Amino acid sequence: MKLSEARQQFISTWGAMGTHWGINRTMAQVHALLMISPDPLTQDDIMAQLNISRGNVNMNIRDLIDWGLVDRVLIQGERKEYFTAEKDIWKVATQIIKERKRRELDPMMKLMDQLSKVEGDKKDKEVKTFLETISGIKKFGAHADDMLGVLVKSDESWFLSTALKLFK
Amino acid sequence: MKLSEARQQFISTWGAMGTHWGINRTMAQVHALLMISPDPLTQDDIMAQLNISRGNVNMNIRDLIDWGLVDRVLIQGERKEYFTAEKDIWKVATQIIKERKRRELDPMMKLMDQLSKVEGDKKDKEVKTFLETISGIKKFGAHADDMLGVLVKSDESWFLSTALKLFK
DNA sequence: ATTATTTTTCAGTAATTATTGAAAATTCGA
DNA sequence: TCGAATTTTCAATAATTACTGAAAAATAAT
Repeated sequence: MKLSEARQQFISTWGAMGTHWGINRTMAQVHALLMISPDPLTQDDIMAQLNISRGNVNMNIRDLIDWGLVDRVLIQGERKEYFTAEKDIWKVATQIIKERKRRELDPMMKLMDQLSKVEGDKKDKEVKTFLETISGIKKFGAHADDMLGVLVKSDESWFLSTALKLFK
Repeated sequence: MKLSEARQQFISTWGAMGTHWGINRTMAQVHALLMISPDPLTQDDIMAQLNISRGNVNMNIRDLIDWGLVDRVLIQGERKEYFTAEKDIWKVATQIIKERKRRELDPMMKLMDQLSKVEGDKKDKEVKTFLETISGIKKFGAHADDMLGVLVKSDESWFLSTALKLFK
């Protein structure tokens, strides 16, 4: 398999994977492209390589920067902005986990706290089942929060060696 | 807050959360409804409670069954089918992890194996960066696979107590 | 075997989400 | 300060994804 073909395959699959994870296809493709690009790229490079419009590149790059997955790079004596992606997949993963926790887990847990204040007789099975579900989610969320916190703070080699020693 | 209002809130938020995770809103809502319902429901119950069509209920229920999150229940002397969801959130989570691993991680790793056979000079920086990215993903995937395997096989109390002891 | 009930399918349509491209804003060199 | 280069915005449109509802298929009671 030729490099150009392999790159296409990778970009396209990474994009499809994104859609299964609530990430838009193009954003995942831009990320994929930057991950396999040795040097930083401009918006025009990305437009050309992925065949997408300037506006599209711009918006998705901005989102990727918000997610902390892509950085602007200033190149000496160049007017244009260049972009580059973190290539260490462990860092990519922990960054995504950190963001998703902040954007999704934290607000969800806040809501669960509110919902657990629902009024009504706890002997009523409707109320009981509701409260049990909410409380299960709260407990689960608290544990997940703890574990993800440690995961994100630790570095790869420590985490994997310790965890795997334990789990094997 | 009244139970009816809290239920609505929960269903709606669980649905919105689904969309952030590549799950369609309605499927997540049906799941939410079943989780907080003490007794099994029929397709008509779900249609009524979520205001959606029969076809929609049918398709999403089927998907939920495929994911192993919902079961058909036969009720003595009833013609209609009833449906119920697993209410233990730990089991829900491990089931989802198991399925996503099978559907997404496994095929992705198979592809990485293929892509790592790309031809070309490893001194070429395009080739080099590509191969490094692929190999990073492969290593990461293998570790994730091991850990998720243990997570799924273990039961909640064992996993959480062991993991938290280690990580705190 | 006939009929009533229930489930499933799927073509058509609706709703949502993503993309374009051109205009506006910004940036920076001269 | 002006003007060219570059980035950003966003209304219009395209593409995708989800939903409906009625017809077909399946199921089971009589």
